[in-house]
Amino acid sequence: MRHQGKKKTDEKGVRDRLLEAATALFAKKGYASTYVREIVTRAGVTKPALYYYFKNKGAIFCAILDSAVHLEKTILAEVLEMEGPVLDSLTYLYRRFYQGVIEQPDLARMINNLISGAPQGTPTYDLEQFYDRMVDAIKTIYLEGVRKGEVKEIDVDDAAILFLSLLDFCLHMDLVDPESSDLERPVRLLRIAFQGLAETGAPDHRPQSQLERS
Amino acid sequence: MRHQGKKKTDEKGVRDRLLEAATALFAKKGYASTYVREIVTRAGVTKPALYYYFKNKGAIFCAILDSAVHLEKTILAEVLEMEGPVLDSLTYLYRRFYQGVIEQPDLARMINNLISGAPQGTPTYDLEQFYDRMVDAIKTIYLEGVRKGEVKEIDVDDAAILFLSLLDFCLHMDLVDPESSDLERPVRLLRIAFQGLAETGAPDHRPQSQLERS
DNA sequence: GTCTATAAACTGATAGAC
DNA sequence: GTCTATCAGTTTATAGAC
Repeated sequence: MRHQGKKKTDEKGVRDRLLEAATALFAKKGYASTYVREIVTRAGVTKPALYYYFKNKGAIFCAILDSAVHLEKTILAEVLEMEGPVLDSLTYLYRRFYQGVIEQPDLARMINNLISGAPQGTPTYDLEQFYDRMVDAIKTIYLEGVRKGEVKEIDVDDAAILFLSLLDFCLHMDLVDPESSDLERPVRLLRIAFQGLAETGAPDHRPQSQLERS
Repeated sequence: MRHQGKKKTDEKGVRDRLLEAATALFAKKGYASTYVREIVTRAGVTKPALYYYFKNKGAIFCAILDSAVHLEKTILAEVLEMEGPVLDSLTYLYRRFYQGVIEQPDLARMINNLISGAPQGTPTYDLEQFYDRMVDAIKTIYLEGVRKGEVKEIDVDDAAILFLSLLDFCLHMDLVDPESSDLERPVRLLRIAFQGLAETGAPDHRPQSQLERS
């Protein structure tokens, strides 16, 4: 039973307005603190309209997440098609996600809050898949780089977590404080991680102080 | 009006039991989805007992965060007193926070959820101070390392964000999945960031291909 | 200090008219 | 398809007995 796209006198569609309103409110206040009344008010409709398009509050929540899953899959497929150096692929991955955040900030904020925050009475939804897909994609990219001799052959899980932590934290910073947004920050950090922070290229100063150089 | 420590027949103190119960529930379900009834049930008391010790639900929330602020300040002061290489200080910082997470997992989870997640009807509380204090401490440590010629003189904000993102992400992973906890992961990632990922010690392959070496 | 009982307000969801 | 009106279930918080 699909109800959209078949009507005559619809400017934008009540269903889409409901999804937009719910996304913005879930992103801003969280699931539990967003009341159905607020959603319908923001969408400019009344309560039964929501229950006409969605079974309940949880269904609209899941519908939003489904669209996010679709978006992530699209971006990752796009990135994995790329050929070229690891640094280029990862840079493109960063930029592409930043673009998604700019285009749909509320959706990005909502996902970010859900992955990082506490489950607050939300319907059960496999959120870990967002993380898993990202890790898998990054691992694939990194392993290709190892094969081509571009990057060190370290534990690929460590490498993936390193990259993902940079992207995740930068995205989070942007969502918390969009004013001081810095789209190039993740790319800079990525380059720093590639080149290393230590002043010398020599083995690091081990905390355990095994005096290998004495 | 302090009510604790003056009574005779108290094993552990009702107030402390309430704080413990509230912390665990806020951490697990978030603020909005944790009901006063659940808190008092878990603490083994009744509702008016909570309202005797705390003005309202928000007051117990703030009391918990105040204790977290105190804990963070203690840890950071301890770390900043250290002398020695940057890598050692940062490693100690990581280990010290991990120790805090192990000793008070519920508190750690609650803070993490609050900083990362959506505000869900919580009382207004300056959460950014947690982040700011960490960044300041890391910047201090890094600048000292620059002065001593241990680390590269990159933008100190970038450096701080890099370190903080690693710690934050690892802590988050541990909180999400304590089973596969890996206490040495942040230390490994830290060392990787110091040494760099690129296979050669030479300048990286810039995507912009500014051929500086030609 | 801690309880029982209850007030007062708000929530998600629905019935039925149009 | 969209509205008005309303229900049943919960919530925070308090009054008053012990």
